[in-house]
Amino acid sequence: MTIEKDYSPKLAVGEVTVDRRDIEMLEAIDRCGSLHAAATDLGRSYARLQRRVVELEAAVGTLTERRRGGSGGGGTELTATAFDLRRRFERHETELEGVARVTESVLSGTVGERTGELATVETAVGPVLALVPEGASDVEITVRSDAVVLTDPDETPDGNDTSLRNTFSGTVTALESGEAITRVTVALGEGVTLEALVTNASVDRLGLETGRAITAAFKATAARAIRV
Amino acid sequence: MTIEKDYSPKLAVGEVTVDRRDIEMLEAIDRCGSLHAAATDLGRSYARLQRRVVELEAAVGTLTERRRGGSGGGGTELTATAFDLRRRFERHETELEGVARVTESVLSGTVGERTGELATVETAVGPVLALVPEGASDVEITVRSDAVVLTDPDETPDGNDTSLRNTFSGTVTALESGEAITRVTVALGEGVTLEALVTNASVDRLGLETGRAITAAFKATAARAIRV
DNA sequence: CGACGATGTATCGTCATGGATACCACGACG
DNA sequence: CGTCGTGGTATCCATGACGATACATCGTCG
Repeated sequence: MTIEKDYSPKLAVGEVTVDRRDIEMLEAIDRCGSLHAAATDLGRSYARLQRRVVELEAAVGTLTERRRGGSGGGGTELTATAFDLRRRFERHETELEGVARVTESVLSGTVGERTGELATVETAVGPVLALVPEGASDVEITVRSDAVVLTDPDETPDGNDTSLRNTFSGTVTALESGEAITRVTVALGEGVTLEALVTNASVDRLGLETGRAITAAFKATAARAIRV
Repeated sequence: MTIEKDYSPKLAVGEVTVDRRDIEMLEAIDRCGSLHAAATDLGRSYARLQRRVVELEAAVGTLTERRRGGSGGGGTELTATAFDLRRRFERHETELEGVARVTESVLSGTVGERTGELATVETAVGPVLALVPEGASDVEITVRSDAVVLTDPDETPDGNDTSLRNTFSGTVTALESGEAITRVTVALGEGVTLEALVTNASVDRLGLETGRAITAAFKATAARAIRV
C-alpha cells in the first residue's frame, strides 16, 4: 500500500480562512466578468458565490468591483487586492506542493545540547544540528532532498565559512535522472543515506557517479526533528 | 489585516485520506487503551470512532488489536503499523509547518531558456535557475529563507564546485535575532532582497552585521516559480 | 419608459457528517 | 452462571454546507 503526502493550502485572515475553492472562485470571476457567469462556469450557485464574496471582503478588504445596471446589466471585476491574494495563495500552494513532491531523508538520534529551538542530535553518523521540539529526547530528523547541497570533497576546506552547519562525507550509491533533475542517494555509513535533488548540470560539474566520494551538507534551519 | 499561511496535512492511502483527526484518534486509543475510553476522552462518539478505525484498516492494514471480553472487558492496542503511520504523518506535518512558519523571498522575472521543469528566469538581479511550471512566461520565484546559504565572499571561489546553482553578492541590511536563530535580510540591489534563516553561530562565524558584504546562494531545486 | 442582465436577498430541500441512543456479542472472573 | 466493561452494529436526529428557486433592485440602452 503506497502512502502519498497530501495537503490543502489555506490562508488565515482573521476569522475566515481562504482555501483553494475561494481562489478558484476569484479566478472564475476574473475569467467570466460576472458572478452569474462565474457561478454557472463553476457549476455552483450564484447565491453562495455572492455571499462568499461578501464574507471574504469583510475579512480581507475589497476584492471586487461589482456594478449592476448599465449595458450588459453590470458585471464584476477583481481589484488589485484580489490578484495579490491569489498570487499569495499560489506561492503558498507551490511551496507546499514542493514539500509533498520532494523525498525526504530520515535521521534518528537522541537530543544532546540545546539552545532555544535548536539542538544537537547524536545520530549514527555523528552530531546533527536541527530544529527540535521542546522537551524531546528521542527524535527523527527529516531533511528535504531539495535542501541537501553536494560539494566536491577535494574543494571543500575543512572550516568553510558558510551557514551550512551540517556536513557529511559519503559515497554516491544511486542516481535517478530526469529531464533536468537528478535524485542522488548518498550513503553516509552505518546504513544511513541522504537524498539530494540536484540539477543535471551539477551532476556533470561534480562528476557524480556511483562510488564517487562526495560531501553532503544541509542547513540546521532546514532540518526538523519530531519526537518519536 | 495580517494574512497567515495555514495548511492541513493529509496522507492519501488509496481511497481514504488520513488527516490530523485520525492521528489524534490513534493517539487517544494508545493513551486510553480502549475505543470507549478514547471516545469519551476526545468528546467523540464511540460508534464513529469504531467505524473510522475499520475504514482506516481497510486501506492501511491492521492498525489495532481489539479484544473483547476478559478481565476489564477487553481493550484495544495499536500495532507497529499504527505507530509507523503516526510517525509518518508527523514528519509530513512538521515539514508543512516549516513552510508555514518560514518567511519567503520573492523574485519576479521572465522565463528564458528551459530544459524540462527547470528554466532560467531573468530577474532584476540577474538570471535565476528555478523550477518553472509548464508554459509560463512571466513568473514570481519564491525562495524559502531556510534554503538560503550565506558564505563569506572572500572565501568563495568563483567557480565553486557545489550544487548551489544560484549565487548572488549582496549586503546585509537587517538582522533579527532569536534565541538560537537569526533572520538575515540581504539586499541584492535593484530593490531586491533575500531573507536567510541562519543559526546565531553562523552569524558570529561569518561576522554578519549591517553593511557587511555577503554571498547568498540557493539551489535551483529549492526555487519554485508561479505564473503571474 | 420598458426590457434586459446583472447584483442582492430570503427561503426551501438535499446531502453528508457526526453525535446520541439502544441493543447484541464476547469472555474472564467472582 | 450471572456480572461487567469492552467491541460491534443499526437507527435516529441535529447541524452545516450548498444548490435551487423565487423575487426585488439597479441602471443603461433601445
